[in-house]
Amino acid sequence: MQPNHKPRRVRCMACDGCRLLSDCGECRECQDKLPFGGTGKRKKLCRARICRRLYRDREEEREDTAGAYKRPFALISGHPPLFASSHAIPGALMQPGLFPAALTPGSGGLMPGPLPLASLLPARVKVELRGQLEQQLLQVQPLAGRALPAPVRPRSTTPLRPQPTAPSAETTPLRPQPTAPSADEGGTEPAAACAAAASASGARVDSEGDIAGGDEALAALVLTGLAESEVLHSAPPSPPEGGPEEGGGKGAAWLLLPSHLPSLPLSLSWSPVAISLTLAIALVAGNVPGFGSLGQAGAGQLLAPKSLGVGITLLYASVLCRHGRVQAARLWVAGGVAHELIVVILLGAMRPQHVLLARLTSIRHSTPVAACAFLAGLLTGVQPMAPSDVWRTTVLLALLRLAGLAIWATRLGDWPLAAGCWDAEAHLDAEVGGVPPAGAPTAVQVCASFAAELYTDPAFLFLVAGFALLVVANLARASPRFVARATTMLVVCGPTLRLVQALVCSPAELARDVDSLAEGRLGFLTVCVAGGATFGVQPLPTTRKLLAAGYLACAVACSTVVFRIRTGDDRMPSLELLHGFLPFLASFLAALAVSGPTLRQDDSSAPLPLSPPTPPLSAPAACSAGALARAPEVVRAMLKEKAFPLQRIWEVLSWGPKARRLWRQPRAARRHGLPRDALSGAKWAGLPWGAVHAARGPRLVASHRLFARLLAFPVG
DNA sequence: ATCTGCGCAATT
DNA sequence: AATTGCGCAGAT
Repeated sequence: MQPNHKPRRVRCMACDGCRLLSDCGECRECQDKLPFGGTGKRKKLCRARICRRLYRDREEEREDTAGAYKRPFALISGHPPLFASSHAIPGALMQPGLFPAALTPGSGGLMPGPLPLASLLPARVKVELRGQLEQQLLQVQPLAGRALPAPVRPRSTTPLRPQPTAPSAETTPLRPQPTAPSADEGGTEPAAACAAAASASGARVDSEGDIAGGDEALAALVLTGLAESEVLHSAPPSPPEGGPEEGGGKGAAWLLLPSHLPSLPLSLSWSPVAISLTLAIALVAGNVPGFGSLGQAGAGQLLAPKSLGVGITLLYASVLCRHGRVQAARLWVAGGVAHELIVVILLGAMRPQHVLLARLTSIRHSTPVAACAFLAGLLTGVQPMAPSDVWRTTVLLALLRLAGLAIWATRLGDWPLAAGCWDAEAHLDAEVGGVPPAGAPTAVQVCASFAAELYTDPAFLFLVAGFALLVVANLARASPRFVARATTMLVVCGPTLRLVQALVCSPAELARDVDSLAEGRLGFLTVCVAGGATFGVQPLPTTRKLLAAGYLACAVACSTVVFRIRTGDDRMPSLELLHGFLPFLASFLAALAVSGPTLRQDDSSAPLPLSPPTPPLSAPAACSAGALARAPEVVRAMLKEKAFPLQRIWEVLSWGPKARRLWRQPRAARRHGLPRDALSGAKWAGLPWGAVHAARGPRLVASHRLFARLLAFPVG
């Protein structure tokens, strides 16, 4: 043997394992050590303290030498399965957590054959068993090409086809264990399930023409194509019977998308921009080798993990493209209703049970997802809608969700599962400010962990509080400018806080953060896209928005690099960029490009069922003439030309004369006095809101002036 | 000088 | 394929 065959590598000293100070004393290596009464023959490091980075590097080396493709998406969602085949979780590392009877090693022996849906086990046990089962199921499915630690015993009689024998899921669901992250691998599947769900749903929408229309249908179509090519290749024999345009089996996404781009109607001319932008981002970033572990080969799997994100981005972008700010709000709601109809009800009726289970688990087992759903609900509240619309929508969504819930529960034969629909309840809760529905244990768990997340994560807390403030402001008919500036402040301060957090928190905390982020990346992505779209349509000077976005880019890049360095976890850059910043940027640019001319809130073209929102009572000018005068002619010109606005954006960025004029216009509008037409909403006269806000008006104006002065924004 | 534990060979 | 044993580099 050559002593210097290879340089001996050193530990990273930054990962969870390296940061652990003491041996666990329980693993096999520890038991062999002399201090623990062993013989000292093994001479191995405590399993809990194995360096993550060393381990990961070794994995990749092996894969490289074997000539196999890189593991598609598992690495981004979880560490290598260090302890996948044993239960050697050091007791010292077992966090007490919020799930007292979580998946302890002992419960592995209970692993049943078929799903004990109708068994007499207590609900909690059932839920746990199901969680284990699903995790294993999810582990086996996507990575079928790779050797996985858990052996697979195929089972043909049950709906669950792959049936591993050795339980390898030992983490508590909501709190990823630093040492035993193998369960994170399941995280990639929710994406698949969701994508499949969306695929089925998209097809449905398209065929039924339910929320018919160009862009939505297109987005659904794209979703369909993307999802077809993906993910549940081991998918059960009941396919979603693809949309009208079934590209033809695997890799359909590739064929579907380009072939549809040229045939788009002219009115959708902005959609290709959004589509190509988003796709390019996802594809390029996803395939750059140095971009973390996202690099993958094979067209079949190329888009799978990102299909949902792409679809969401497309949906928002296209919605915002065709319609302006107000219409976007209504369409947002319509999208929520459609989501309930399709994903919950149709999906619940169509998809095989194990897919339902997977989806359910993905919701229930990840705090961040629930939290982000909460944020999405808040975002809905931010939309400029009339209070009655908010309430009506809330009731409608609740009824729909109840129906879907009944379907799911019937098909799964288990009512406790209904608690998995907690995300929507959080959504509704955020909208109406009601109390969480009682009686659902998992809901309570999710709620508790959500609160814990709030407690431990200042940036998250800040964002939630900010969005809550925005909801209140919107429902209180505050000036759109107030909302806009508050949104800007969120956009600016959120990343800053996160950067500070990345600098001051301990690496262990950061690692936990990365884990939870990876687990809830879909929700994270949703919120980022929604936030980008919301911010993009705010009635602010384009320069301000671009500056804020630029600052966000810098802050995100910095914090990402800091995360990467301090945790030694190379998932971080790709996570943050692919699921955070780039979707934000895509939807932000799309919204920015089209939002200008529609600021006047023209009610003449209101084909949607929801009633038009009231103009803000407290600051009339901001809504009508001010906004009209402020409507950026730059953007208007862009729309007229139907060209990609890069040039215009550059012009604005470089402080051209147009931008400067645009900057001054609000002040000019104020000099010329405020028009009174904004209060003409006689249809709102009968509402208590009218009196309330008429009385509250001056104070709101004063407060938002103060706010604007603080932010050095032009005051209208 | 002593201890730890990486990397690889040997063994099961 | 997984486990065990151990030389020796590097840390203390």
